[in-house]
Amino acid sequence: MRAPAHRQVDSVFVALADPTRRRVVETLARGGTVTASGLAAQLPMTRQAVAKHLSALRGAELVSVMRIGRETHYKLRPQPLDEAAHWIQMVSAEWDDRLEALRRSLEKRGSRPR
Amino acid sequence: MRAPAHRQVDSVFVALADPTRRRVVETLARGGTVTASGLAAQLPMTRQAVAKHLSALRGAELVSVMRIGRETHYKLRPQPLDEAAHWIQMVSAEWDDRLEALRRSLEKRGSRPR
DNA sequence: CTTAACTGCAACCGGTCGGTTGCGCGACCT
DNA sequence: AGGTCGCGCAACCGACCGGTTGCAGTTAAG
Repeated sequence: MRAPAHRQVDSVFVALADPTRRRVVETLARGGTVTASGLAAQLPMTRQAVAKHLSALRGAELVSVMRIGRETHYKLRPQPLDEAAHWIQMVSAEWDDRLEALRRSLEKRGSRPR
Repeated sequence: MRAPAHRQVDSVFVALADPTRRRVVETLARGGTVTASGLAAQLPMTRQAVAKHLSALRGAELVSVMRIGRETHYKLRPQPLDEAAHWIQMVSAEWDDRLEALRRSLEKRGSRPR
């Protein structure tokens, strides 16, 4: 069912690796939708540059596209974010388990009276 | 205070954007420490390539370095992972708040009779 | 002491990335 | 109708990235 999770987490992390893209995601999380031209007016770059970033976010399925007349509106689609968070949570959990096991083994050892 | 969180989250996401680096982090979460040569023996690349990746992880402060004799051991340092997870959680939370506000406004409107 | 193991540093190479410019097309407005 | 607004596509450019090779330095082992 959701076997291709690993393929997806890669594109998500790659998408989030760019500060501009993260800023767009932050904006999208607060507001509703955004167009390439509208964003470019607020950012120090060209409309096409923004369009490329939005295309990358779309590639990671982090945004959904909705064309209205001659405007293309982008909306946040936060599900892939959860997958990235899930990866981090998995790694952290394994680390914590490891620490816990170490702590228990030390405790056992310490309780053994020489 | 932890003001420089924004500067740090960038290097963390950049570090996690590479699949090899994520794989190393996963390994490090399970095991204890790792050396560049030891990792290179398990990966389809040169020792120096692995060393570069480890250096990148070190730049993101995702690993701590400990030199023992002629070997350099790398250990996971999961704190920056929490910062990345925190960023995602923040974005998701704002999105959820937005949805909740929309839901409430719709409900209010719908509950108003006539 | 000589040799082998493990490392770091620097140079180099092809490919991708972020950004720009330029063009053409559809949609909206008088 | 004609003009212009927003968009997508393609080409181009400099910079960075992932990877390699080669070399020099330090530590362990013979």
